[in-house]
Amino acid sequence: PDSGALDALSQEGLSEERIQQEREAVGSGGEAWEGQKQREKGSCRQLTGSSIKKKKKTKKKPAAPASKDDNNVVNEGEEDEDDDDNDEDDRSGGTGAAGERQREHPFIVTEPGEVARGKKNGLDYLFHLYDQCREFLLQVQNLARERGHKCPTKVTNQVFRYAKEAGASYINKPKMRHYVHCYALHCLDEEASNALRRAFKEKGENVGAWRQACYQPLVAMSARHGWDVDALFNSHPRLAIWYVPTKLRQLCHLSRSTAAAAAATGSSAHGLPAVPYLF
Amino acid sequence: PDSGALDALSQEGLSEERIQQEREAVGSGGEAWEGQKQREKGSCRQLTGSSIKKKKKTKKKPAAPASKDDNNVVNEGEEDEDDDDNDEDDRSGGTGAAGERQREHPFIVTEPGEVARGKKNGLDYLFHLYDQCREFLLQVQNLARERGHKCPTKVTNQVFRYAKEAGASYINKPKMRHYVHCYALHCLDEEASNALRRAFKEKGENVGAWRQACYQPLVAMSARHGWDVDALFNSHPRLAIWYVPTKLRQLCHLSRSTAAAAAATGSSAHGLPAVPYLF
DNA sequence: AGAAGGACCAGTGGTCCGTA
DNA sequence: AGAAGGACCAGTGGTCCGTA
Repeated sequence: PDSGALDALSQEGLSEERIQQEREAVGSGGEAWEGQKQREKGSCRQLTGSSIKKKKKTKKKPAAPASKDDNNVVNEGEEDEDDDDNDEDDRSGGTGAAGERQREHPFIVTEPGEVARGKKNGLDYLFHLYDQCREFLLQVQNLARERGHKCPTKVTNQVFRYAKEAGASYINKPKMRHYVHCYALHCLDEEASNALRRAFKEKGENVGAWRQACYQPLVAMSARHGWDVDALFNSHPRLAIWYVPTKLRQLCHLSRSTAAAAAATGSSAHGLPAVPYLF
Repeated sequence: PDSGALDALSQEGLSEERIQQEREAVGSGGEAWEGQKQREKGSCRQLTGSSIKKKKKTKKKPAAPASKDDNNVVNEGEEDEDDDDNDEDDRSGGTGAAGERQREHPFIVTEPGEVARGKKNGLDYLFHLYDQCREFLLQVQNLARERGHKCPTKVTNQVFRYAKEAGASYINKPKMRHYVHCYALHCLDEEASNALRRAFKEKGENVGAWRQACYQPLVAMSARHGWDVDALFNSHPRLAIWYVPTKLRQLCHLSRSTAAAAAATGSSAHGLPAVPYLF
């Protein structure tokens, strides 16, 4: 009694046509983000036509001798110069002509609203990437629901793959995972996040140092959530779609243990857990 | 600023001692379930001492010539006959002496409360296995929280591994996944589930036929949840820890499409979605 | 034949480390 | 040196199919 319609349905096999559909469903990526945050000039189009804004070509250095990685480079021959800006050199990512640079510019510590100069990207752009991933997740979720597939609640490999297929080649898993906790602070306490950015910029610290410094305020916040980082992440809708980074989870756990030990010894003189030597 | 305590913590390396702890943390399994459901005579002990009730030995057939599978057989030499029952032959699972039978008795369709006779297991026992898995999950969750690891919300491979380490060798993933939707019906509409069991027993149907028949009422229920099976599963706490089976998800999806098509054609004469030919 | 479950497999979460 | 990300790897979800 299980055959017929049911079995046919089990073999839905739409692997390839599906990818093409998806490819057409999403709009342009980081390229569109020229430093002017909040403009939202159409990044991440919703499930409509096939008008993907393709990257413009630039004339950067021809780079290393044609290596094995060259097949990573996007080189579809689409040209449209209808855009509002021709300043190639200080754009966020910048994909070049045939077989050229693929890496994004490194991040530098910028103040809120500040546009990074030179071949650098600023932190507003970094956080924008997280919002873009969220858009991609929403689209993946919509497709999954339409098709009766299981529906991801987090930014999974599938979402990163989808982003890449949609042309957002500047989004990748290692990068996004690396800075999740920085984005978390930005979501959960924008004031504190902004202050930290200003302080680290002023001190001339590099991105790595700023990134490290983002842990501490989050551990303190988790303490106020009973050291439950998962609950903390879930308390913010844009953050809840990201996996809690292992290191942050460990720090919160260690902080809890330490606070408990201190409380047992009676050595805690303050109201809030004081484990500053961890940082 | 990231070294010291933090790095030490990254290397927690407690892989082996951990397994031993876990092994001691859980009580006996299906063996304890002799047909008398609801007695709860101590199956699944909580995180206390090391008093695991080991299986008693029986004298079954020496089975096939020592094959490659023989290393699957539980043969720890522990003997304790302090139990309340010596009826070896109609117990639920029954693990034998050194290198003997390993498979559980097959299920038969039983009425609620009915004990299976002969080398068979009844459906109350089947559902009891799901409750046992839930206990194992709860223990895995507690351990994860204590250790600051990420905490599973579903019955994962880790939980099945834990159950096996705890001596519940009669629990395995393929079996549990196979009957999840039957358990779902039992949770969500015990009356309907009981009626179905009685009907299929009376008709002399086998387990496979009963299992197939469990889909339809669930699809109907999902329709009342807007065909959202995930929501349906999540509406019941004991069910929410189980992944929605692929086939049930597909059936609900197909049912929705069919109902939508029927509605568009105006061909639906009844209030509820009628796609009986699917079954 | 009907059924239980070992064992496999494609794709995951996680992040290292060769690269620029 | 500091940083971006290809690519690897252990363990996952899912279930087939050799077994009894």
